[in-house]
Amino acid sequence: MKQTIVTVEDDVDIAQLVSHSLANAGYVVRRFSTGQGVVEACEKEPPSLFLLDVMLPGKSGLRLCDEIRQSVALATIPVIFLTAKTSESDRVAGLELGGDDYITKPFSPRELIARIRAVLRRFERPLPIETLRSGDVEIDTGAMLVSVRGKRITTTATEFRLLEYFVRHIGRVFTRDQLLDAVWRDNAFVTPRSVDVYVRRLREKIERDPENPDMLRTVRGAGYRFGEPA
Amino acid sequence: MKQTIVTVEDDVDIAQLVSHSLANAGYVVRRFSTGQGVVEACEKEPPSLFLLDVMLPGKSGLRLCDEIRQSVALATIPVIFLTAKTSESDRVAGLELGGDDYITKPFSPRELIARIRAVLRRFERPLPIETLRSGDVEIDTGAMLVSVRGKRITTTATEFRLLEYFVRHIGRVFTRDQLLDAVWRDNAFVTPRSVDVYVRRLREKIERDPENPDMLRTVRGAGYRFGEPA
DNA sequence: TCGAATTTTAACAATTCGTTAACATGCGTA
DNA sequence: TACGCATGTTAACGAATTGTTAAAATTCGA
Repeated sequence: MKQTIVTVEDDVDIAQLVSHSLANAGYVVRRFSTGQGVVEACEKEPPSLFLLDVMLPGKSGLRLCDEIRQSVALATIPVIFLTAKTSESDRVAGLELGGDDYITKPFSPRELIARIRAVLRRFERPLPIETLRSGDVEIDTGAMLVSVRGKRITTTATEFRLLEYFVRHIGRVFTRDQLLDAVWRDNAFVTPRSVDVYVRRLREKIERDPENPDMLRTVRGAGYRFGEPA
Repeated sequence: MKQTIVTVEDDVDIAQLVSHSLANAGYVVRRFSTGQGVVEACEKEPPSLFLLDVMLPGKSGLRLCDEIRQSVALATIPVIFLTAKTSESDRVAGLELGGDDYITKPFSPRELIARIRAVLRRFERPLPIETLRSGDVEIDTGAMLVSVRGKRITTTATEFRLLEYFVRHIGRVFTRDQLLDAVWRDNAFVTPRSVDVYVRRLREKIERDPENPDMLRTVRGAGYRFGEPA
């Protein structure tokens, strides 16, 4: 569930302040003090946002941003620049290289967080709002409501996301790990067994006979499948 | 539906910066580098706002604004001037010719967006006066009046906007961030927790039993929802 | 039919999330 | 200037959710 933010900042004090603020706001922070190797290090696990100092020893933030935009894995990730300069030419250069916002020092932690939230929000893709139906189950993704055989049932947030995922992919078998990736927002520390538990909880809510599941089937040695095989 | 902004600016860097910022803020941008043919090109599809550089080769921004005001199709569309000059006489000249605001270079993307929003808000056609009803709640958007179960209640401005938003989107779940975006005018520095507080205040005014809300429901792990879907 | 592998299940612990009251700050107006 | 109302923040508290564990049950191949 937690989003990761990569900071590249050579000034230790500022880096400290920033990473502290971000951690406080619930973000996971990865710190770099130079632009060296940032792109390579991030390509495997892309962060949600880059926070780049414009003035960096060696490779400037602007050039780093350029590199990020060249990387297939990272090109769509938002970038915010941090800078002490306020001259117009810098602003222009920053945004032209693909920055999405610009924060000038000194800034307050509060402002920093607000700007980051605003940018992240802009980039977040809302799931389409629709009514999904499959057999006995009907899901309203906008209202977060589920009905089974015409009767409204209540689900927790995670149960809902899992069920929605299944209903959006009827007939496909998913391994526990795939489900963790898709449904759990930060799957880093969650055991695959937890999926079993959630499957069980869902069955109790949607199956006629939870002991003999009809819709949410076990595929032994592989994982789970919702609905008929494709 | 996105609003269109027409920019007329000869400096390529600035035009680039501006159009990037506007696009980021969700506006559609049409760029012109001179005043030639702007009016003609816009009459078929009037934009929501003009952003004019005062100093333009050939036809000055002031003259262009004048033309805009002569055009029946465009006369009521707001105009913001962009200029490097800061002298008072220019300001006066710009506003006298029908400009609605004035931004001096250098400016930050943020400031630009904020000013544009402010002007658009001022020009926004007054919302149609209507009576919205949902269950026990009746809202008169023209008079900013709310009745619950036939009884008039008083709300503060923010409470009203929040309630109106909920009533206009019955049955939808909104996250705190979405509500901040939609209801708080300048959400830059407001904590998502504030939404909780306003929800609580609204509940005290509209629910029979504020401790067991019936209309304005919590959706744990997601946000809030007003009313039930059909 | 035995046994290993896998899944199910219930109980438990940890953590997150929402509520709420009290407080701080701002803003307009008397 | 002082007052009152509107707005926003904070922190503690309790409750619901989430994830783990281990034992029991099931499945399937040999």
